[in-house]
Amino acid sequence: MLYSKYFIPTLKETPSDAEVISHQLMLRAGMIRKLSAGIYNYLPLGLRSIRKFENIVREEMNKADAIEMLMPSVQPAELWQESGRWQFYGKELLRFKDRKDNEFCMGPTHEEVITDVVRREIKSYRQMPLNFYQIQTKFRDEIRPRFGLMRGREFIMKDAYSFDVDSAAADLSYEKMFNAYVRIFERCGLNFRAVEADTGSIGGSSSHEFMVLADSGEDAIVSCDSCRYAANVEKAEVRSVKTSATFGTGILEKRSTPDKKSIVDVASYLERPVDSAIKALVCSNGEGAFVMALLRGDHELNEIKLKNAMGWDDIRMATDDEILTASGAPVGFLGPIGIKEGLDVIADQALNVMADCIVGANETDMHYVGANPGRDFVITRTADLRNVIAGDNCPRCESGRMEMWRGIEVGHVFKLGTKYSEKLGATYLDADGRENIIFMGCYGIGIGRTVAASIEQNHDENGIIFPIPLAPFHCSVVALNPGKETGVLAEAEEIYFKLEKLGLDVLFDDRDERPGVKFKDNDLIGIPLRIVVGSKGLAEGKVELKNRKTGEMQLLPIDDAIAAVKTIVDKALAFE
RNA sequence: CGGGGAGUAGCGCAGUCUGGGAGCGCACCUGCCUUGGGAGCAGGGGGUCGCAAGUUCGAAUCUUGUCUCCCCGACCA
Repeated sequence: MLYSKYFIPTLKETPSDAEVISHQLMLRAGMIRKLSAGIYNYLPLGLRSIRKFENIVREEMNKADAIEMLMPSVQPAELWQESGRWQFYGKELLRFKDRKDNEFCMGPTHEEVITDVVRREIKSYRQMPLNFYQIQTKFRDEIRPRFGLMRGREFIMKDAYSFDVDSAAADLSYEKMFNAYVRIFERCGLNFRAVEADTGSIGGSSSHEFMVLADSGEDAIVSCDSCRYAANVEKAEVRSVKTSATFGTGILEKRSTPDKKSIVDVASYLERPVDSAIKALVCSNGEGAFVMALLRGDHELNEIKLKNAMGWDDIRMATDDEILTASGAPVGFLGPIGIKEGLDVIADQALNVMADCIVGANETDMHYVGANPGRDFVITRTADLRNVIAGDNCPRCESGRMEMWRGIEVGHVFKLGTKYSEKLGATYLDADGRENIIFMGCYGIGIGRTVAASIEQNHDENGIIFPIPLAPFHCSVVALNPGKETGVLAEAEEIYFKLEKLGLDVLFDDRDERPGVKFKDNDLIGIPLRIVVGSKGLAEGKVELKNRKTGEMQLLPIDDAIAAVKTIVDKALAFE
């Protein structure tokens, strides 16, 4: 590609509305431009990277026996009403009507559509296992789109759907996809973790998220430093705590704690450690049900765990008014002793071994000390309710400790079971001629988000440092002063042709610009390898090869430089 | 949806408090000059000051309404 005939509108200054580094750099490098909130144009350079990643995904999906197809982005409401998600999905689903007043939506995902295809076409156990995938533009009307391609409303996604005769067969399909995902992200040279995850609104029995590690990531994840256990903090289990056999010996005593509402303030005022205090929180399912959750003072409530423990569809913190009505106590001094009848008390398992604790006394400016669970108050139920914190013991192995990371969710695999096939009536006949429900799995990869995540993980103060498999071009050839030094331009062009002939993607910077401008642009757009052709080097038959990532620079004879580029690229692309 | 901030040239911003000339840097165009890390000089083009109504002799500036965007939160494969 000739730079002078291509289109790479780079920016010197950072647009003010870009917050994270990948968003800033993608704008500056001329990869994307915003059209509207969460909606972007993919400019030529950005599209090249996206296509590179799509093709890696495509290769690995094909290798894993998934079959490519393409579904519509506009979907009829009837299908969503059948699955029940027309109601459930909420405002994130962009709905509209056609000229005949029929209702449609922009597809945020395609479980309904693919299940409709399968229920029409698949009749026999002989036709499975089956896995369809597509790479397609989705639309989700996010409450708050942000971070450029990281959380857009319109975005490109690879989604795959597996269909199996039973749960065991579905597990195999799931494993196949899981392994394909590992290969995909390894091939891109990304630092990532596969973690256990909550299934959220998609539903199903279990799932893993693929997280690219980055400080700017929106998700907190934990992993064991000893075994393979890793999970999203939303889901991460805390090692179970056995109940201690004896109570504490403290005497229950009411103390005045004027204006001390936070756990930290109360504990320090009473001169006791924070981890001897119990915090009480009231949550609601939004439909009139309330529960009081008890946690050790230094622990944090995991709302998803509480929601799942209660079997609720939704959860939120109760408002001050609701707390007063439900518990009869003022916020800041809540406790389980003498709580209003009918309000269930669920405790985190950490309370199993707590003794002589501080608890709220349910009246303004008062707390108890010396309180003991079981002796001084009743706990309806105990469960794992708190967020894992760094340094916790691993729930799976004996010696491991938990480490915390931040991650960008680039892929998610779900075991769906029969949730959709049952609602939409996707069935098959088994060998005995009996009708059975098909078992499904679904598997997503955010294409644009992965490219953004790779930039988040690979950049420096000069710009992007693309891993070779995702780079829009493998290599650039920069001709210095092509306007004057015609010999330079001709020689550079020769090198460019030779590299292209070797099957490499080459950007030939033939622009009549000053060298500094070219170097800055080449660095900014992240081309991994750069050959500089100048008259001085050429006098000795040499050119300069620079590695964007390492900064390493070598003066080499022309053919050696070409061979070196070929070797480096081949090595980076090889995977087995 | 709650809280905060911002809309002035393609980008980054000043001007708004205290009403009267629409400006600066970068980018762009022309010429000269320069050529190994975003050069220099000279000249030039480009903006209904988000939109609408109001106050005023006069509004980027004051008032009201409205739209959009960004940040924090809630929410979310």
